[in-house]
Amino acid sequence: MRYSKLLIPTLKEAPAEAQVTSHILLVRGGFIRKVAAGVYSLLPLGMRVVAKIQNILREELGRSGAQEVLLPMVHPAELWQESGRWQKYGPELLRFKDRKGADFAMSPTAEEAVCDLVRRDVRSYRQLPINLFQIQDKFRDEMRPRAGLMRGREFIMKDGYSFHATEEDAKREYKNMYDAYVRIFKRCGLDFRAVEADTGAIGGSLSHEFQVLAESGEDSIVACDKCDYAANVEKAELKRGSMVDGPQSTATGQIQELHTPGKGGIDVVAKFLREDVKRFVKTLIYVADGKPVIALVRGDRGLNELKLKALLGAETFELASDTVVTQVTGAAVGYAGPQGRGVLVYADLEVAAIPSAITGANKTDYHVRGFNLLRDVPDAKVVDLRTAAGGDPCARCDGGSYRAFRGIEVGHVFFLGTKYSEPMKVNFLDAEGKENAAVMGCYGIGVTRIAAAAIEQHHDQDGIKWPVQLAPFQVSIVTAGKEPELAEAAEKLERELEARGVEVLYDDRDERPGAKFATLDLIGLPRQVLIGPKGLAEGKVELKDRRSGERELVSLDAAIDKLGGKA
RNA sequence: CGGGGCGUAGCGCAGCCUGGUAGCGCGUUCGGUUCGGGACCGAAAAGUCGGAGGUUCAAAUCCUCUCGCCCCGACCA
Repeated sequence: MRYSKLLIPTLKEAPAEAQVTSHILLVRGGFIRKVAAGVYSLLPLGMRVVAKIQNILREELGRSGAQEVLLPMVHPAELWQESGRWQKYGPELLRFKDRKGADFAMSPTAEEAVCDLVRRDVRSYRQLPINLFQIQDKFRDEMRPRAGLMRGREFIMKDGYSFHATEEDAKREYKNMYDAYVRIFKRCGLDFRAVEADTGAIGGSLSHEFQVLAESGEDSIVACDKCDYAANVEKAELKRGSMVDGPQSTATGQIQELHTPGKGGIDVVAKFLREDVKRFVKTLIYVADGKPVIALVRGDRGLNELKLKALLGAETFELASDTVVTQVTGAAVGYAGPQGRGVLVYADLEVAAIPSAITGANKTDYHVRGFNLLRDVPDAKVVDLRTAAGGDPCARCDGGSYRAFRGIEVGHVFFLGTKYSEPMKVNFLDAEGKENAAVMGCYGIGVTRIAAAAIEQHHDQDGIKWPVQLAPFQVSIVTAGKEPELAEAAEKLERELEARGVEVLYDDRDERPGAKFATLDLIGLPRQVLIGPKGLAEGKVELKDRRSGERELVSLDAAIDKLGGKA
């Protein structure tokens, strides 16, 4: 393929709106262009990368026995009303009316649609199990799309759904998909971890996320350095034992007020008072089913909202608004304390272990020193509330401890049970002639997000360093000079490699060599062939590996063999 | 949705405070020179200054409203 025939609008400067590496490089390299917030067009190079990912998905899923279908993107409201999600899903579900005024939604996920498909035609356990997947544009009206393809509103997703006669069989398939996902992400050249995860709004009881390790990731995960336990921090367990029965301190001093004008927030106050944040008690106010609740964690810790939510058994659960906080504490935000508020108080185990803590005074511009949980809030419920962090002992083994990572979620597998099949009446007759709801699993992969994640892991100052399997072309050819022999050699190489099934991009632009080198490094093709007059005089061309930077001089025929052999 | 920031040529930005001829770099077009790591010289095309309203003799600039975009948080998965 000739460079001059493709639309590859590269940019020297990064667009102002892009902050994240993958976003900048995708735009600069001419892979994508923005159309609206979180909505992008894929240009030829971007489309090629996506096609590579899709091919890997199709091959591996096919190998695992899943069948490809294509469900509609536009779903009638009735389907979502049937599952109850028309009410539950919230504004992230883009809704609209057709000309007759009937309600529809753009599909953010397709449990309803696939259930509707399967229930019509699957009647017997003899037709099960069945595993259907599709690769399709999805739309989620995110409050805050960001970082290009990492978190768009419209994005390409592979979503799969399996139906089973028994729970055992669904779990068998879960494992089957899990294994397929491992193969897929390996083939994509990604450094990833499968982690235990919360099941969130989709529901169900068993779930793993596939997280690509990258600093720019939105998720926090912990992984044991000794055993293979790894989990999203939302889900990560803390080791039972030490803290549960741990030290409950007795008070060592009286409460005394501290004047901390304009110093809201733990870090600011800690700095102001020159005290360790570990001696602080963080007071968080939540609203659970309409009633305020106070949650306490140590100053340096995060609250695991899922733990508290589960503990309360609350339907709705959210961080209180500033107005509610002010109401509850009688002070400005930043000065909340747990004392004497007549509100249910849940304290983390670690909070009970601090003999003399610093916390908010429930009085604007004041904190208190000498706070002791057991003395000062005797009816507080002391429980495990905090988020796991790096350095914590592993909950699943002896002697291991957690290491913390940032991750980009590129895949997610769920065991769903009958959460959707029951309300959607996906029923079948079993061997005894009894009607049962099918047991389901669902499996997602963010196709466009994989492209972004791959760049986050593989780039340098000059641009992208695509893993061969995802690269839009495997080989690029550049000539340095105007001599006709150079172009002849380049064309021969192009012809020979393409005949061997290698995807080649021959940069035939009338540009200076430096400009061509720079763009090819930017778009990140893994192998470059540089044909220059000096080398060619001796019948040699230069091979450059984009990822390692290694170069070698070989004959034209050797180049053909070398690059053509591993297509 | 809360907080912060930005909308001026395809892209990156200056001009706005202190109202008066719309400017720079990159890119693009034409001509010439150059040719192994984003060349140089010369000429040129290209902008409803996000939109609406207001103040004013006069608005990119001041005021009001509005739309869009980015970042942090919350939300979501």
